[in-house]
Formats: sequence, structure tokens, C-alpha cells
Amino acid sequence: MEWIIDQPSNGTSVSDYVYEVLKKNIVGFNVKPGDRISENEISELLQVSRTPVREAFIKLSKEDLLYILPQRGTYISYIDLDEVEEARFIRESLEKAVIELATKEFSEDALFMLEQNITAQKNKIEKKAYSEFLELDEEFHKTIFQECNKGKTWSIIQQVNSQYKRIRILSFIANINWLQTIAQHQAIIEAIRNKDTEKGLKTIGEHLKKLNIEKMELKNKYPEYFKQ
Amino acid sequence: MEWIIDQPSNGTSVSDYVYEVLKKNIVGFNVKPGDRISENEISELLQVSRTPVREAFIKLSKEDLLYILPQRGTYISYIDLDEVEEARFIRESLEKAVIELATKEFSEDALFMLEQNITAQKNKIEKKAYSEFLELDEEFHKTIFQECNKGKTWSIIQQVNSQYKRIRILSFIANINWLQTIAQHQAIIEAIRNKDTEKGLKTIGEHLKKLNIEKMELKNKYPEYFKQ
DNA sequence: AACTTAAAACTTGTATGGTAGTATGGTTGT
DNA sequence: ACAACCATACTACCATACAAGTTTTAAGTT
Repeated sequence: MEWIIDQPSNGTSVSDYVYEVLKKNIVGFNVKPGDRISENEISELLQVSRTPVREAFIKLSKEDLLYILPQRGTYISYIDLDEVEEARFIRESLEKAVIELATKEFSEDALFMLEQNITAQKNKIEKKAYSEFLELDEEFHKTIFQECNKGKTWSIIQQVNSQYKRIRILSFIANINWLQTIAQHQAIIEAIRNKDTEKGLKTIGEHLKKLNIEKMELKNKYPEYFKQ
Repeated sequence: MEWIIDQPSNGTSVSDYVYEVLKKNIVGFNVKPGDRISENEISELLQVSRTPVREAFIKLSKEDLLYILPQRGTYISYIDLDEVEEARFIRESLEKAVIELATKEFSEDALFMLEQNITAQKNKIEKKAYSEFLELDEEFHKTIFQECNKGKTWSIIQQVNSQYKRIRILSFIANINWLQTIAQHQAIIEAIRNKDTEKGLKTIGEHLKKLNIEKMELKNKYPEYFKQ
């Protein structure tokens, strides 16, 4: 498969540019788990020097999207279901804590944004624009965090979420139900509006547990992407 | 005040070495918030090249212990109480989620480790060895996470916790009560042993909220370390 | 054919050189 | 006295060179 190489947007550093390109291609499985990449190879591919490539590698290795073996090589990580589970655990813990805040206080403006987001989500689904749908999904949750003044918390989730994202992509390729996802988003909005903390917590739990069920299914379907 | 420069321990990379030295000196207030440091200055001080220094800077900036202004300079961050509060929020959410697991299943061996840790804690307090006490404190919580198979979760806390750590150091310099801390640790052990989830959650809440009370007190005492 | 071994071709880690952008301090013009 | 300007000395960023270690390759030996 071919690499997707967007042009660097203005204002970003070379280092960030390399990071973005690599992340996109890893999460999108354009480079496959187990593949070996090298600083030289990427620096040539993107026409930049090794330094920013190296910095991007380090950053990605912290997200466990790749692992660096000193003096040996750098490899794309396999999806580790134990890690995915822990990422889910972290995300569930933090999302629940935030939904508890959101069901106590939430501005009308932000609620409106969430609703607009959902209509956009439906649109993308009809057009079968899955990756754009996933972006909106992320945006949805991000909005809740920001409204609760927990932007840093969201960035932590982002960091842990990389592994998780790859599974979601597979899940969409495998064509598993996304209509349920939208229904859950709607339920979250209702919970916030009615200040129904109980319902909010329950929905978030289901929302994230859904993927838990799919995990084994996906591992059977794409064993070459998984650890062991 | 003088910089504390330990020798590099064998096996660690130069980059990690620089990171450790810088972190220790920032958290310990040997370099003060607002101070300017540069790649050149540090590379000369530690007798290494600029590359590993730069990598350490990037890592520390992700923990918000310093901030990099491109082409302008790198500065030690002031303590931002909003950020500290969010770090506390994250930690509380994750610690509660883990204590819930711990009060359901926990090995006898690990419980023993926790008890041994507490006796060691008392020791350090008597000797007024505060920084060593803080290390044991961290170890205590880490043990719980690891026993619950949530090592990654702990590492997330570590990352977010740097800001928080600086406050704890100030708190100890200002001589605020640590006996209460030990009592709370003991209460956590009891909760785990008796599988008393309710008590566990409550204690964790108090444990972390304690610092919340001290924050304003500390800001008044050391205004030069805080933002605004 | 199977095993040794040495050299070449990789890898990442570290050092150093060069560049663009920013702050600063002094000088000049008014 | 004060503002405009310019030279200088910084900064972090990126490119390149070198070092240290690993893997691959292939020739040489038994």
C-alpha cells in the first residue's frame, strides 16, 4: 500500500510534520505492524534530515505506535490487546469522571455544538466517509472535555488512544455497527441535558465496552496485526 | 542555589541522563520557575552535546516543567494552580478506578509489600528524610497499580504528576502534616484487606484532596514560584 | 555441504556545523 | 532627550558528520 504524504501545513515545524505523516500512516495501516522503518528511509522519503525524523520516532514510541531497538532498528508495533484494554480502562475512568461534571453543569452553547456534531455524523455515515466520521466522533468527546475545563485530560486520552484508534479503524473496515454509536452519542446528550448522572455513566460504560466485544472478533479476522 | 549533578548511571543513554538531572533540579527548585536555560548552557554544564539536551527539553516540555519558545528561549515553568488541579483530577479519577479493582482482588504478597513500605515510611519520617519519604509514598501507590495490572496507567499519572510533585516538595519544606498521610496509607491497606470498596474510594478522595487545601497557603508563602 | 570468520552495510546514538529568527545594546539623526 | 536604526550576540531548529553497536553477506576453511 502507498504512503499518504500530505504537504506540511504552514506554521508547523518539520518535526511535527513528520510526526503527523507517520502517525496517519501507522493508524491507517499503510505501514503494517511488524514493518521496519529507519530514520534514513523516512528522511529520504519526506526530504528532510534525520533529526526531525528521530524526534518524531521518539514521540511515537511514547505512544507505543512503534518501538525503537537501539542500534538495531525501529519497528511498527503490533496491536497489543492487553494495552488496548488498559487504554480503554483509562479512557473509561476519565470519561466517567468528566461526564459526572458535565451532568452537573453544561452550557447551552456547548450542547448545541454537540447536536450539530451529531447531525454531521449522520451525514458522514450516509456518505460512508468513515474516517471523517471517526474525526467527528473524537470531536464530540473533545467538546465535552473542553466545556468541563478538562482539556489536559483530553490530551492524555489522546496520547493513550493511539492503539485504540487502530482497532477502531479495523472495526470500521470490518463494517461493524456505527448506528449504535450515534444512538449512544444521542443518549449522552440527553443525559447531560436532563442532568441525569446515572444515565450518563451507564452510557459511557456501554459506549466504550462495545469495542471490548469486538476485539476478539477483529483479532481473528486480522491476526497478522496483533501481538502473538 | 547549586545544581545537583549526579553521575550518569551505567546503561542509561546520555539523553535520559540529561533528562533525569534536569527534572531533579526543576522539581527540587534548584532552578527556579521563570529561569531561562539554553541547550548550549546545559550541554556545556553536563559536558555533552546539544542533541541529547534538546531531546530532554522536548520531553520535559511535554510534562510542562519547562516551555520552549522557538528561536527565543527555554524557560522553567511557573506552577500553574489550574494545571495542578487538573492533574489532581486525573489522578483521583484513575486512583479511584484502580482502588475499586484492588478492593475486589489483591494478592497477599502485595499486601505484605504495602505494609513493609509503611514501616519504612515511618522510619524516614522519624529521620526527617522527606525526599526519601516521598519516594516511598510514590512506591506505595505504584505497587497497587502494578498488582492490578495497570502499570501503564501509573506511568500516565507519573507524567501528569510533575507539577504536583513540585507542590509536594514545597509542602514538605513548609512542614505540613505527613503523619496524616501515613494514616491514610494505612486506611487504604485496610480497605483493600477488608474488600471495602466504599472506604477505599473515600480514603483516596481525602488523600488527594488534602493537598487541595494547602495550595493557596503555599501560593501565599512562595508567590514567586506561581503563575500570575 | 556445513561451519567460521571477517568485512561490509546497516541501525540508532551523539557531536557539530549552519541558518533563520529574536532580543539587546549602542549609535545616529532629529 | 528620544526615537529609529543597525550591528551583534544570542536562541532553538534543522542538516550533516561521526561513533558505536548489530545484522547481513560472503569468502574461506574444514
